[in-house]
Formats: sequence, C-alpha cells, structure tokens
Amino acid sequence: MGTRIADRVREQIEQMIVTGEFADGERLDEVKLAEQFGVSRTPLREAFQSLAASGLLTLEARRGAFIRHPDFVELVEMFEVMAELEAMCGFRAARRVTERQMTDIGLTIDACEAAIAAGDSDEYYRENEKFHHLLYEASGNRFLAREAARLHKRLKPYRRMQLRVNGRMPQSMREHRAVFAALERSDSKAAAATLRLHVAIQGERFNDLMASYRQMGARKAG
Amino acid sequence: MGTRIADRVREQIEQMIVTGEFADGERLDEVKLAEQFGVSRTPLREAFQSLAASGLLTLEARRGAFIRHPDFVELVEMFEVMAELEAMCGFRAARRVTERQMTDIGLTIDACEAAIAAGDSDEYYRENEKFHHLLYEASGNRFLAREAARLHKRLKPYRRMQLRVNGRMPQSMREHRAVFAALERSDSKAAAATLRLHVAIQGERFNDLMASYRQMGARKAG
DNA sequence: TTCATTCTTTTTGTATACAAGAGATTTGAC
DNA sequence: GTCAAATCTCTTGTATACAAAAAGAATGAA
Repeated sequence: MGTRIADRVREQIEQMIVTGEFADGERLDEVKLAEQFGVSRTPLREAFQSLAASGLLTLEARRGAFIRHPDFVELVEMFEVMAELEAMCGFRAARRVTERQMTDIGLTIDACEAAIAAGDSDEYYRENEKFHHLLYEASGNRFLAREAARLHKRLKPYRRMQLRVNGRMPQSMREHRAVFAALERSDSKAAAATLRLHVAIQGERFNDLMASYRQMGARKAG
Repeated sequence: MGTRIADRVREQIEQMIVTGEFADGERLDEVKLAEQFGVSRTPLREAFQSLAASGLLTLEARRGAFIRHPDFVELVEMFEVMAELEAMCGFRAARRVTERQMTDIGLTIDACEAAIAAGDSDEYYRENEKFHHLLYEASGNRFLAREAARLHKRLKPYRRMQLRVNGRMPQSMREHRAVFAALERSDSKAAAATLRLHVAIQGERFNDLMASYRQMGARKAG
C-alpha cells in the first residue's frame, strides 16, 4: 500500500470503527468525513467498499454506510469461529513454533502480567493482542494467520467487554500460560483445547457478555 | 444490494474470476472493462476495492488490479483452513440439522451421483456446491456459514483441479454419503472428521494437486 | 548491439460536476 | 389537529475532467 489517499483513509476509518468511535446504527456521512479528512468523496467511497467487504460496516443501496453492530447471537457466533481459528493456530503452532517465536510469546505474557500488576489496561490490551498475533504467525499457515487477524480485528470493539468482567484478567493470564506450556511440550491438542476455551464464550462468560452487551447497547443507544 | 451499477459489475467480475477467466498475473484494465460493461470507471473501481478485500484480486498502488493466483503453498494453506471450517460446520450440523435440511442434502447427493452417471460434470459441480452450501447453513451458525461460503467461492477456480484427478469423483461421493450418515445419527465427531478429510489436501491428493497446479500454471502462462 | 536517458503515451488516483433517489417539509383538505 | 400529496432539500451514485505516476518508445552514447 503506497501513499494512496484511499488507503490512508481506510486505515483511519478502520481505527475509528474498532476503537468503538461509532454508535450502533450510525450513518457515516460521506461529505462530513470527506472534509474532515480533507479529501474528496471518491477515495472515501472506495474505502467504504473495502471496509464493507471486511464486514466492518454495512452499505445500504442509496442509503449510505452504516455501523451495524452484530446482535448478541451473531456476536456469539463470531466468537465461536474465532475460538476455532485460534485453536487451529495453536494446534499447528505446537508443532511448528520456533525458538524465537516462543521467546517473543513468553515476553508478551510477562508484559501482560506486568500491565495487570500496574493496572495499565491499555498496555494489557496491546500486549494481549500481540500474544494472539504471534500465535497466528506461529501456526506456520500464513493464510490462516491473515484470516485470524482479520476476524480478531473485527471483534476488537467487543473483546473489551469480555475482559472487563470481574476477575477475568487473571484467569485469562493463566490460560496464556497454559497455552505457552502446551506449545513448549509440543502438545497440539492441549494448545488447541486451551485456546478454544480461552476465546469461546460459554458457561458463565455467556451471561457476563450478555450483561455487558446490554449495557453497551444501552449506552450506545442513549 | 439494489440496482447499483457497482454491485452488478462486482458480481460479474467475480463470476469471471471464479470461473477462471483470467490468467495468473493478468491485469484488469479499467477502461477496457468499463467500456465492456458500458459504465464509467467509478463504479468499476469500487467493485475492485470490494473484490480485493475479499481476496479475489490484488490491488497494487498505482499499478492496477491484478489476478494473483495463490502459489502452491498458499493454496494448500487455504484448503487447510477450508477443511477446518467445513469440519466445524459438520460438527455443529450433526446436532442442529433439521429434517428439511437433511432431505435437501440427501437430494443433492442423489443429484451428484446422477450427474456422475450421466457424465455431466457441470451439473456435478453445481450439485456438489449446493451440498456444501447446505451444510454451511445446517451448522446453525450464520456467521460461520457466510465465512465458509466466502472461502469456498475463493477456492472455486482451484477446486476443479482437485476433482479432475483420476477416480476422485466416486471417492468424493462416498465421503458425501459418510457425512450424511454421520449427520443422520448426530455423530458430530464423525461428521467433522469426514469433512476434514473430504476437503483437506493430504497424502496422494497432495501430489495430484501439485501436478494439476503445475499443468494449470503452464497453461495459464502460455 | 546494448545500455542509459529523455520524451511520449498510457493508466491510475483524485476531484468535481451532474443525475436521481430518499427523506424532510410544506401545503392543503378534511 | 391529522393525514396525505406535492415540493424541496439533502445524499448517494455515476460520469467526466484533470493531475500525477508508471510504462513504453525514441534518442543518443559507448
């Protein structure tokens, strides 16, 4: 991607979306955004197309571009797929991960724990994200890594809800350690199973998420 | 999708791509395509963005839109992910598939076999595709179904290679029947395992595909 | 010839202009 | 006041015009 305006604009809007800057149902005004970015509508509309194809927004014919947050059912479905993709990555990584990659993964886990201890949740999110991306890479399947990263990005606005719930972060860290241990002993099945549970929404977390979702929905609507 | 030119054009180009109308490395000429479709470059370029985001073509900054067939490694990687998505669909479908869906799936299997008997390979491809799409739907996870369908479409140009090899079609049919049987007895694991093997490229099929790929590459290049 | 350089042409990227549909508003009847 | 129809405004979709970069052709030196 060179210095194309369309690409830059796409990147910026993408960031705005994944950081939850838009409310559910909000329409992205072409002219407003265009002058906000200081560009014409043409590259902006190309960015819209690209974002829509990635699922980050929805284009309705002759109505415009809308942020359509997934409903609760779809959100669970998406996490279900994410869980399976991560499990797949872990399964393959257990056999293929390099020394170097293990070192990097270990570092992110340490950094995550340090962030928790320091109460720095932004730092935690960053390192947590790094952990997962390293895992995708370690799968040794570059296509899989890209697809996992894509869905990961799409779920970004909703992942915070998942982590915010009480006591989730220490549990999450234990799971990271368990994944690391499984990779270390090349235990594909354990790595896959741990990651599947790490990401999936089931049991208590189902209820926690539902509550957060309702809250979020209320806030966004208001 | 209303009556937007961009959408119609996108659809048409997509068809052209998945039916293998373009050679590897081929550049899609904006002005030529525009006048071919009788439209301006604007909707065409929007279609390009959308197609690129779906992975069906590659945009290179200030160079244009190119068809970039995956290299052999990437192709295997993609089928690996496809196998897992189909396994996931089968796993879930075994618990959730409806009577109606089972009937439909059974019909496509019959139609596939009839097509083989009649030597009608186009019909076979159509019904085979229907079989897989029904399976995606039967998973009960609509997001998963969409993602599976997306990758399925992207792999379309290469699936024919896989089926073309000697004796593959009857084997493929046995696998369809095995999937059906597993669904009928709600055997999630069997459904998943059968589908994983059905789609994955391993063992002999690896070599078969590699040979076909080389052939195809040669043909396209020439 | 072969290579590098300059000029020309082609093609992409962006802006703007125009057309047409969706939504809001006004007007009028009851 | 309420509803409906017509009008107006705003927004999207498409075409065209222009700018700039890349590809290609021509020129000239070794």
